[in-house]
Amino acid sequence: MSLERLIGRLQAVNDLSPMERDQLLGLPIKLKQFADGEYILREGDTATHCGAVVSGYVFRQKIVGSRSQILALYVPGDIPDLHTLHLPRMDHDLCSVGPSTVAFIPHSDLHSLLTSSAPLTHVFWRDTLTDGAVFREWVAVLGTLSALSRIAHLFCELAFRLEVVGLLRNNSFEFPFTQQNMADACGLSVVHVNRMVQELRSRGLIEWKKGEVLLLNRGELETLAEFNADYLHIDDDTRRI
Amino acid sequence: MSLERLIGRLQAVNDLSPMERDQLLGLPIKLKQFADGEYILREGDTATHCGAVVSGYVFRQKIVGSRSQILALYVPGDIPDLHTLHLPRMDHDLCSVGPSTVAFIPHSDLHSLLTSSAPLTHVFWRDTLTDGAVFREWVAVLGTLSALSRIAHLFCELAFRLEVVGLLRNNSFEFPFTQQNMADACGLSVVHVNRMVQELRSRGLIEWKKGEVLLLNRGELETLAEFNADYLHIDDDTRRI
DNA sequence: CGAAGTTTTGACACGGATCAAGTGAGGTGG
DNA sequence: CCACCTCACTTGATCCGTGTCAAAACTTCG
Repeated sequence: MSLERLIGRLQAVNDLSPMERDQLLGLPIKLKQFADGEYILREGDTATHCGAVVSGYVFRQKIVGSRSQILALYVPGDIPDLHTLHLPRMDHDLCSVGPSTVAFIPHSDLHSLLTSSAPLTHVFWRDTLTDGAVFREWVAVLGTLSALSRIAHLFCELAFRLEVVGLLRNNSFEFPFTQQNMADACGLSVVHVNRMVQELRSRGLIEWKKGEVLLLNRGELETLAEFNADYLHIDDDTRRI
Repeated sequence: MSLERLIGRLQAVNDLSPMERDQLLGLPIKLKQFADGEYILREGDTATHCGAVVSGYVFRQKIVGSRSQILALYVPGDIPDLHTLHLPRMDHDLCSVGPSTVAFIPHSDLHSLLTSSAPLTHVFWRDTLTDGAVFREWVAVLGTLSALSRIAHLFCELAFRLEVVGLLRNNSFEFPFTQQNMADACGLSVVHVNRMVQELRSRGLIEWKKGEVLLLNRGELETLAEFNADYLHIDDDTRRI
């Protein structure tokens, strides 16, 4: 099923009832494939659907002056545009990295589901809140960390989030991003990203070839990145409101 | 009334019914004063109330290694810890700048109000979403802008948000922050903030003395800051779900 | 096989950090 | 009411992390 990663991830922190799971599975979805670099939504668009990532990676991007800044990365199970349910006008772009599949759900169906289910409303609200927590963490990363630590942090966060949805195998994961993408995410130049990635390699912390990253020493990498997964709110007590 | 700024701000984008306004005004609140630098919540705390800022300024702060990063600023009418309704464990600090007054509402009362009112649920959900949009903007600011532009951006955003709640008079507003605070917000050193503030002064863009800032040329300041208020989602069509 | 994009390397420039010291203003106590 | 203390602001000198520019090596794909 297309939404199984989404449901698994929501269930990891939310204690969904079988009925709620069925309600989610009953949502009408339209699957769509995107090619590398293809836009899912652009700044200024008014969204009428929300899209759950089924496979591949997706990122949010904002153009500031002549530069582009990647605001956040999304993995299967995420709904990168869930916020459009209440703020339909996009203030940034949503873009695919590598090929991806997205399951679109009309706002109207989501609205009626949420109107009928207060618990699911809280589940989705909570989901947008952890999304916000990730942005806060990224503000802290860009405001305080060195280039090397920023890049390490990106790897740590991605590994952690992929692990939650079962896409991390032996600390290794698919990574279709270019060094230019990483530069845009970390607020650095490509040249410097390249040197820092080499530094991580030579310290024996990562391997990265052909779109696949392997974290060789996650503990040390997390120390270097000042990474603490609390902000992802995965281990908070599973709650039922 | 303590919540009037909050209600005014919510109303500016949400079209509250008289009943909903009364429901908000009926919430039990406990006013509390905070002194300069006093903590409202600390990282690790589990919140049991949400606090609406009644007067003064408040900021979120995260300690990363030996540095402190200010994540966001809040003005009267904001509820900086609204997210604790669903993520009660704080992953950062909440702190007063200058003296402030906060109106605390127990989570339990908010939960029962929201359970009984789907429209108000959406109003508050939406509010946390624009909060998230501000973090995204700040990611873009830190990732792409020069020191001078970052500082300009901070002034622009603050002026805009204060205007919404009627606290901007002739482009002038109270500003109890130190240059160290600005350095923590912009990811810069105090020394450099000082030089950049002087640069803004000498360009005739701002005046700043005794806790009061005056924007002399908002248009030019916004150009310099690449500031575009769309991300604050104030002018989106007023909506009723 | 050629073309285009990505990664890598080197040389150099610059924005902003750091260190250190001095100035000024508000607050307190004698 | 003045002397002092503290904290914020200011200034100058120097250093370093990262950006910029340019070109080469490698990869991928048509």
